[in-house]
Amino acid sequence: MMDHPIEYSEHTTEDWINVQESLKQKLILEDCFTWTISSLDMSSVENSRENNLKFIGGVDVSFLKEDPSMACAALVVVDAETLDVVHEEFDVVQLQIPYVPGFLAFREAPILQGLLDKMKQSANPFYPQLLMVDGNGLLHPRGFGLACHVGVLVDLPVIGVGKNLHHVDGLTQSSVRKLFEAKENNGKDLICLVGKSGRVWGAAMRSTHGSTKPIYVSIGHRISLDSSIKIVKLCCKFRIPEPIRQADIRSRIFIQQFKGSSSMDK
DNA sequence: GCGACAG
DNA sequence: ATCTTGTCGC
Repeated sequence: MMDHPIEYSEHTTEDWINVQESLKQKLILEDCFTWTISSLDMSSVENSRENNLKFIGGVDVSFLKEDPSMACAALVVVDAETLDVVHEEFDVVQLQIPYVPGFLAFREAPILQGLLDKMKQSANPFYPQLLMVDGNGLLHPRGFGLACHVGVLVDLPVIGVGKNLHHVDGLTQSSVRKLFEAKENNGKDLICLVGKSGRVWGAAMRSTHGSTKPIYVSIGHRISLDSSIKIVKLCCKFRIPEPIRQADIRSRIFIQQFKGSSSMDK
């Protein structure tokens, strides 16, 4: 009777894989949007300004050290040109699902989807045209990380940005580091992540001048890797692109204040 | 068998 | 993810 202690998680993991494979059928790996990027299309004609990308969303989730199941999700929207925050949205909930490598979306996607839905259903004028997610997209054991998962659920163009590499297809932090140091890549700040299978999983990017530690960019949904890279570069005042950085900062502040206020009114 | 393993 | 202050440098 004690011989199958992980039976439950084996079954849910199996189910989760099926869900990932199913949602993956809807994944779009090319540019699929109507807007343009003003900073790049200098050849624009008169009427192109209203078609420019205006609002970029960023999402992140923070936790309480005292209770790691308490999570605060933040969705911030920044002006694509100035990178100023024009809108913020929060939600604090108890997460029941644990973090399992390769299955992050089952823990974080529901609360993120909720924030997007809230803005959409209220017809908020700042509803983002593009979303940046704190986590990988294609760069994932089954090619369907959090950024893909959220992208399919909310049907928005999404870019995945990881702060650490999820080792896949022979790619490791040290192999990436070696590539950056290799002289054939003399001083490049962008390296294509090609696995031993030959598949392209994303790109490692030194997003600011002084930075040694790269960020990992991959397709989430409805956008190509090339476009993803261009947009991420436009958003990097610091190592972490501004939409995600602001979501990270603000979600931490929010959950701290939530902690304080909820214990005060006891 | 052992280690690795986004957040 | 989170624990954590000051500190070294541009």
